[in-house]
Amino acid sequence: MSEDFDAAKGSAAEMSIELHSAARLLRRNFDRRAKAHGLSRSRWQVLWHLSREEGQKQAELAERMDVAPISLTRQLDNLQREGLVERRPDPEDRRCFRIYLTEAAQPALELLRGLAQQTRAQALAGFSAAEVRQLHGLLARLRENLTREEV
Amino acid sequence: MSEDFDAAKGSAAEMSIELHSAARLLRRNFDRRAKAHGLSRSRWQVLWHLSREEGQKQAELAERMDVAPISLTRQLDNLQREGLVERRPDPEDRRCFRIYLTEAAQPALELLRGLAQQTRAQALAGFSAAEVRQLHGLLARLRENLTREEV
DNA sequence: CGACATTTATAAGCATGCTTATAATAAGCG
DNA sequence: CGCTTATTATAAGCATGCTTATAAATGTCG
Repeated sequence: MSEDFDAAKGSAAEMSIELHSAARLLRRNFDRRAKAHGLSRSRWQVLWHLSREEGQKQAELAERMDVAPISLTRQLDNLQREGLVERRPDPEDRRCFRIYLTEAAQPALELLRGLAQQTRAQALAGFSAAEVRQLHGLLARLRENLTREEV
Repeated sequence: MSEDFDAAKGSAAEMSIELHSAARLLRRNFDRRAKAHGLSRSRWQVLWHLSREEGQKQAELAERMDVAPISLTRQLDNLQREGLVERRPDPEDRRCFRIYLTEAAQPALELLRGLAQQTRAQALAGFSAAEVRQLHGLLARLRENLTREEV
């Protein structure tokens, strides 16, 4: 374990940079495709998360998106102004809203799912299904490690 | 190949989100550690890339960092103001500057290398050396795919 | 040489995310 | 009940990165 650790020790910086580079390139690629349609990756992520479960509170949704609640607020402001989402008051807690998709969001979601598919196809070109699963699993564990609060 | 592709098709969105989440968590984790010292991850990345090769032109450095040249400009402005880097005029091309680290950058680099090591240790806790290499390799291939211009 | 294109760095303005601070409501507890 | 604390959403302001536009220097080619 300590041996393994030392073995890869030199790549502390590389790993961080590699991951960030990959994320940045992914975002750029997707945004380039989405720009023509006026929707960005960040806003699409909100819709996508909502499509998995509507009616969440903003705080819950932010938690699942690994984003600060305030960051979500502005995205929702914009999406609501464009009629893609609704904020409905919670009947039991007057502090919070429940977030729902509107009908208008469905075509946008469909479109953006297609763009995501294209970006993914390019990003993972030449990857076997096993390798995709591997990457997915490794990233999930990495996230898990970083989500835990302990320093 | 088409079979492999279909096999993982459902995770087009998940993969993108997984990767971005991981990158964001990594940045947050590092920044939390670095905040006390007044240096952020982005600025440290500039120093780190420079430490591998000084005297690059801004355009070259930006290219290697997968960042737009203009994004680097502001980082260099700040780092220069704090005396961590120098812009020296290129004797053969009056358009460009060559970027160098100053003496003052060394302790900062040393410190930040340590912080990166801590973040990495937490992020990769429980990973074997083989898994770290795997992740590294997969990310490198992903970046390679996205760097190619073809749509 | 001289007009046009390319490259290098920068400026302006936008999008996104964060920290810190506020207001309203809810919950806990004497 | 009344006071204190926690939670929910938001506001203000900063950091970072991008697209598009500009200025200066260089390269290209008639």
